[in-house]
Amino acid sequence: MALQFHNSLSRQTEEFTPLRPGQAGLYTCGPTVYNVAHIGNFRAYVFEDLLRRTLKYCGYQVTQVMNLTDVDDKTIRASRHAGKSLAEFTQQFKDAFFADLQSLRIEPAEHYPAATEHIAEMIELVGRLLARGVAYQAEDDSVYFSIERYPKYGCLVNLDPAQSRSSGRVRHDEYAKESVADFALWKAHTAEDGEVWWDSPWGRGRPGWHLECSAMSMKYLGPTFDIHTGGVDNMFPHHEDEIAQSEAATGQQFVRYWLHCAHLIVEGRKMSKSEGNFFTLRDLLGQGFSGREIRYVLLACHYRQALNFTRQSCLDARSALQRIDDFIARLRQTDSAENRDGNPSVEPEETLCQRAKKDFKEALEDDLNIAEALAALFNLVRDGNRRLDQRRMNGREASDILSLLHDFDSVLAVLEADKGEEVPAAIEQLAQQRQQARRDKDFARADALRAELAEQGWSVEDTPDGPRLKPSG
RNA sequence: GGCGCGGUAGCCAAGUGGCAAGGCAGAGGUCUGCAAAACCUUUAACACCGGUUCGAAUCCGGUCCGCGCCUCCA
Repeated sequence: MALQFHNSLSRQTEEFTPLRPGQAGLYTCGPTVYNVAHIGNFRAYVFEDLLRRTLKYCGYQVTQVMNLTDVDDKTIRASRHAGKSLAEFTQQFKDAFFADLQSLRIEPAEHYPAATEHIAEMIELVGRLLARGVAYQAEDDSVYFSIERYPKYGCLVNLDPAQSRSSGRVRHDEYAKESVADFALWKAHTAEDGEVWWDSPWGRGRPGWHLECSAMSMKYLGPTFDIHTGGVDNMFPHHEDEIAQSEAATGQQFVRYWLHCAHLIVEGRKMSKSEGNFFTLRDLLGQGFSGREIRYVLLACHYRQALNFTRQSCLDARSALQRIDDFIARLRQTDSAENRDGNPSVEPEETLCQRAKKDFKEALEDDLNIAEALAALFNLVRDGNRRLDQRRMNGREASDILSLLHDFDSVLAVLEADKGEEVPAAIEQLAQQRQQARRDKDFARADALRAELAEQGWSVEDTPDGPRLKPSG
């Protein structure tokens, strides 16, 4: 089966054929660095990570670009409020963002261009749009893109202005524009911008928000590239405007496949600060959830489906991961055992592994059908456990399954425990003392040691393979 | 009002014309100094009403319910 994606542009699932064979150019809308990103933001970044890893899994060489929006209304307003320079203010949130990406095991992109470092490219793009006659400088000195002079406007979201109703978000201070629908390419400097401005042929000012994505994506990926992603809320106006200004400037198709992920809601309601259901990744880590548990929750829901993020879903993820962890531990035990060549299974494990791998890959190729991919993984876990129970697996077979799980994990990145989940040496020692007491049939001492472990926040479980320690609570 | 998405077991969630995946929770069993865990097995579902078809969760029409967007929110 060939790799296929649901293209927002055509609203159909299409086979993915890259511009250059074997290579995939990917532009993923990144954060506006005016605060710490919330869990809804990370839903999008985890989706993009799954996309990136799937492309690589399917043999593509990926060039991913993720922008950092470090100049816009919000960053300027917030930095002035904080009494810091724009650069100093945004830096802390850039740092926080990259730390969070690491917690969620999101693979780094090839490029993280910041808007403030690409002002020249944006100015150049505005110049081309003016030269082409689709932009104009208004009385307020700002430069706007004219929707009227670009007939193709609206190809992504299919909006009929006559039928539209204002959502109340339209700003009423933009009288300078020829038409309400026109959007800013270059915003003339105002008092509220403070120290933030750059010189341009149209005077001091700063770039409009949409412009950075066009300028930077084309710089790193070329005038036409394969895939552009973002949240559904970015389809309009952001992506619509990107298409307009990019294609008007180059006369070429901008993006070939648009992929948009649905929103995340929390406990069934839209996440918002006023509802009190607003979470950052740090909040969740502080509640005792690990990065990979959160990653699993964000990953396990198909990207075009609204994700209902709940405390229960985090606990479910923990249990599901525990099931895989336990299976891996059993396989390692078998792999390291002496029966490397003994006890062959009745049927060759090739069948088991081959089927799992085929199901897993085909699921991902089908527009990132993660639910099917995880089903393939869990079927392997169940079938493998059954064989282990029946003593129908030798070390070589266990080793093959471990390799396959490792292969799956190049896409999922949830199978290895986080560092914080490791057991401290002192706790390990107590558990071993208890194990010795059990061997000596000194159960009173064993129970006392168990109580002591509990006091230190660890529970101990006696499995056929020896004691297992888990943080309690 | 316009554009779009969705309603599958207690919960989450695949499947889009032919015996309804998977995860969590529940139940039974195995194992076990005790406890717990783990593993195996297993219960249970297609919003409603019509239509097309040999056959519909899947296609078509309608109804009800929920959600998103409609100018700078992933």
